[in-house]
Amino acid sequence: MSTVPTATISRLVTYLRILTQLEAQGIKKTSSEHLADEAQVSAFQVRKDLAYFGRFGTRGAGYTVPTLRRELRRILGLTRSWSAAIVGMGRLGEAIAHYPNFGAYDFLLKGAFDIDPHKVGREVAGLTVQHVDELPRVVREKGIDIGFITVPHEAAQDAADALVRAGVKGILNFAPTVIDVPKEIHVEPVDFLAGLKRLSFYILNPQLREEVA
Amino acid sequence: MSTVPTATISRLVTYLRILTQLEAQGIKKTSSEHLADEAQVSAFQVRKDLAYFGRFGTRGAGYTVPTLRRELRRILGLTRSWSAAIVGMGRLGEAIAHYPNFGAYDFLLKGAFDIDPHKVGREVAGLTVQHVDELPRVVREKGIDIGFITVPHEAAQDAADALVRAGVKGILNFAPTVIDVPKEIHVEPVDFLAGLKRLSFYILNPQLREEVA
DNA sequence: ATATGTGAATTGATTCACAGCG
DNA sequence: CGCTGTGAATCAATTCACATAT
Repeated sequence: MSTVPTATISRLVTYLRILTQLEAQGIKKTSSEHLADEAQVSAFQVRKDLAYFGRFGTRGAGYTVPTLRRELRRILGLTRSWSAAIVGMGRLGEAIAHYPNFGAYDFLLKGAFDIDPHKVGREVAGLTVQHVDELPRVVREKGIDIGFITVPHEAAQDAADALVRAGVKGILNFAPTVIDVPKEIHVEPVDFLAGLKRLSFYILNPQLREEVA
Repeated sequence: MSTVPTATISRLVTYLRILTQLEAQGIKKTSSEHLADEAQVSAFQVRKDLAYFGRFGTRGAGYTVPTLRRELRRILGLTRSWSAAIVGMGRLGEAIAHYPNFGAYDFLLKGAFDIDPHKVGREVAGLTVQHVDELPRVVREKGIDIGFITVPHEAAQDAADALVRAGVKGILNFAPTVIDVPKEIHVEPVDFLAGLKRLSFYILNPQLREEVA
């Protein structure tokens, strides 16, 4: 268990999603082969990914949906709830803030911030937009763990600096920017422009494609 | 050049972004080391990534910013323009449709679609929302290459099927869903909920982190 | 009988060290 | 002399094959 591939974590998230659907459909049993089909990976891969964390199945029988789902939620840290704040209340920030069922995933949006005085004071998704200067206080008082960056490219590093100073533990970065943060802060990029450019490449070079992250 | 790692393509996109900034700042020369710093990778990695596609530098001197930028745009297929259509005109779809400077990247949004009759007919970002049934005609008439899926999870596979039937060549999938498409169609996932869950894992297991995709 | 769990083999990606060129 | 370009070496991830458990 000393080192787990990043790709494994991404796939665990996918398996969890599939198990959640299966559970909602009332299906009780599954197998590495079924999960592999749904996740578009090999059954070997599913078993190896799970093996990094333990043994969750029954030989000859497969996996019990609720059990495996519970284990994956525990592994991914989704049995507790996480508090988040969003920096950048333009259209993208608003869309993210309104994302339905945030709470259903145990992510609680507890703060919305911007530097633009015209945006400060507005109501968005039940939150009053505050100035970024308030970030350290709000992060402390509300116990915010995660920051979302939804500002334009030029402002992304400043937003990251502000979030790090305020004390968040991780950042979900929607800006098309490689941000520089202390190594103990984890950053997950969510960069749709980059995805669009990769798409351009792969449409023109279909033969050079193996697998998608 | 027979096979190029997916991660290389992602990094080329990053290098291009950095070069674009350098060019905007009027900087004419750079080096693998400088690019590596900005992109948070090693200089070896930069040179190896470029080597998959040719030789773009001058030994002893480094790279010429405008030249390397032009070459990367060519490699990634960004010297032509791409036409896109978006399926799902909820908040996320609207936010994406309004994304500033879409055109600046030579991506042209030429159609907006939904199945909800209440949304059909509305104006969004200069486009009239059309029913998904119109997709095949519009894709054909407007020469649309790329489809964006911004519908909820439950509708994602149907949206993908509609886009594939209409004849798009690639899909940018914002839904939290592994969609099933013919293998010649490339799909790029842009899944922020998955990013959020990975973040949860890495905040709880900081020791298990190596690199971020 | 059947499907998991896992060491070994293979494949792929990154790092290295230095040859090659300006 | 400096920095790129690249084969060789290392390191990591995936695939395989089968022993193992029910």
